Amino acid sequence: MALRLRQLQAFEAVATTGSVTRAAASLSISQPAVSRLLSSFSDKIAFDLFIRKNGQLLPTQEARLLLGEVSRVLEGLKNIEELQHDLTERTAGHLRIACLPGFATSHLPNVMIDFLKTRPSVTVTIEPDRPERILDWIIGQQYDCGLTDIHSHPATESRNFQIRTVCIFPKGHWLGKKSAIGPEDLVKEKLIHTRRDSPFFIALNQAFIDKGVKLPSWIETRQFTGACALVAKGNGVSVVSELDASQFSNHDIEMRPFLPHVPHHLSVLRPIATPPSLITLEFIETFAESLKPFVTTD
Amino acid sequence: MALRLRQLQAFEAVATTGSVTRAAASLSISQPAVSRLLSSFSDKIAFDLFIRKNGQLLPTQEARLLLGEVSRVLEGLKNIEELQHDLTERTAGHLRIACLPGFATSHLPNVMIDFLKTRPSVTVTIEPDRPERILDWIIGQQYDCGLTDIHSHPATESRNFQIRTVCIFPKGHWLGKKSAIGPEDLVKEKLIHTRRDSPFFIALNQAFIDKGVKLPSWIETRQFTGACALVAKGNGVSVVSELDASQFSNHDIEMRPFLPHVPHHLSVLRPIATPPSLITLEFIETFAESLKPFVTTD
DNA sequence: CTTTTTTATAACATTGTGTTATGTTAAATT
DNA sequence: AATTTAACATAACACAATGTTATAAAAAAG
Repeated sequence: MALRLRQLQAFEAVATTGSVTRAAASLSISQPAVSRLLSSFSDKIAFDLFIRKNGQLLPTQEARLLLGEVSRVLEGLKNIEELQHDLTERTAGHLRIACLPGFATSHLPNVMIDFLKTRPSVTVTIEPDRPERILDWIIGQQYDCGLTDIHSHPATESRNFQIRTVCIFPKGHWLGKKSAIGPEDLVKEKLIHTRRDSPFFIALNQAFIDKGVKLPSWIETRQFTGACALVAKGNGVSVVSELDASQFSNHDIEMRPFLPHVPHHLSVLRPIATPPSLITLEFIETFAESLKPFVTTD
Repeated sequence: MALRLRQLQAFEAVATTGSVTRAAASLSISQPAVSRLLSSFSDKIAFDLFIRKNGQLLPTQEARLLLGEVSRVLEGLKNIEELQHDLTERTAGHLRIACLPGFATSHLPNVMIDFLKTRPSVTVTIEPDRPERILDWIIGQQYDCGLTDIHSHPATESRNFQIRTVCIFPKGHWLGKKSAIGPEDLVKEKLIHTRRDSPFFIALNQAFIDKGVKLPSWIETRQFTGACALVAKGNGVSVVSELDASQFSNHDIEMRPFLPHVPHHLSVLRPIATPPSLITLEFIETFAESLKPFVTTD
């Protein structure tokens, strides 16, 4: 006959309340039920658990020794119930997110704050890194999801988004007079852009080539946020995702649509080898929702 | 519906074995039993526990989070079973012993070592103190048992012993020629003895008075062990319990029976207010057994 | 010594936990 | 592609655990 949970609970209740009747009340069951649980527990172990002492049930020394262990187990059980509740309410869990450095400082924090507001027990790890390493991390299942440039890999499931891009320039710049900006408008400007080997630069450069003008390269930066910061300082113009541009809208920059449209592709990746946790799925959903205002269907 | 222990066990077994069938085998129950335990557990919580992955059941991230807690609880449960077993086998528990300082350094350690050898989980507190305080401690239930001079008190249950006493003297002393020693043999000696108000001194003194000789008082010491040590240093003789004398038998002392016999009374006390733990009773029994070679039935 | 409170026991209903038999589904084999 | 096989789920049942109420016994209180 194995140890029964109920017996332990009854034992603890009697020990703490000092009476079978009160123990029954604290467990919200009838007194005979506790009486029998206790006696069956007492049968199993070979020593007495309690002695009567002026109307109180006092645990014997052996019982006191057991009590410590028993309480610890019951405490752990309560923890399980709490955790299980948190898990079903999707308020607990841990999210490990790998992302491009640009996200870590602009859009992601805003999304995260809203996401965590309704999930007080959720903890998050955000690791910014280069796109290649993010892919590696996702494949290696080091992270639950990755926010990165467009990628596709058999070991990952990706959800892709096309983000609208805009031309940004310092407040008061002559480009402000135009309602939309094209490559030919920028030939005399100093253009801040991403790395020449990045997919977005290649696509943007193609737009200039298509118009028969040369892309006026000035500064090369890894991230859109870097470009935004430089533009805000008052020098040069850039074409960046509207997502990043909007983060800087309260700074000294203005934005106009860039035509032809050169969308910025980004992906939310997750490992395909292990099933995603609900919290991960929920986060991806939340994140996708947050991108909606910036997504183009071109 | 509360968490059931069996469900947790099934959950852990499935998680560790990666299959319902193997889990059933590890729990020594049928496969359908595990199947139902798992599904009932799955019903209770609102998320999936496992997903099939090339023939293996992989825990979801939520399940992995739960698993840690669950294992800890089951581990604790195993501890309880072990402890309970140890307690029923009297190999666990805690003993608080108050004793005269003499015991703490001579006889008691030897008894204790043997006692603990077969009871690996038993812990012991030994507190040496004066007889009066030992009685107080026992009455106040600060200790499980006390080893002290003869006492009787309504709040204690005492087990009394009469210990044989012997005359001890330095090796090579002329008393060694005699096979037994009486008061009249000691009139020219320097006697080391216990306090004048101690019951043993009073009884010993009476033996001298009965023979019409004066007790040759030299040094007064609180304990027999102190007397033994002094005699071993080469000066004086003493009449001490054979128990203490035998502890010094490897030193430079010799012993002879002292006649008339003046037994040393000692008691093992325990509080009567609380029931003794089984380990306490066992210890008292063991201790009584250890005294047998030294007990007289006079 | 009675009265009251507390605990134990009895009889029974419900639920949990085990069984075997059998159906389903997915992978492996022919 | 059809068949076999292995793993799992489901069904039907037995029995033990756990709850109930009613009532007796024992302790504590007056």
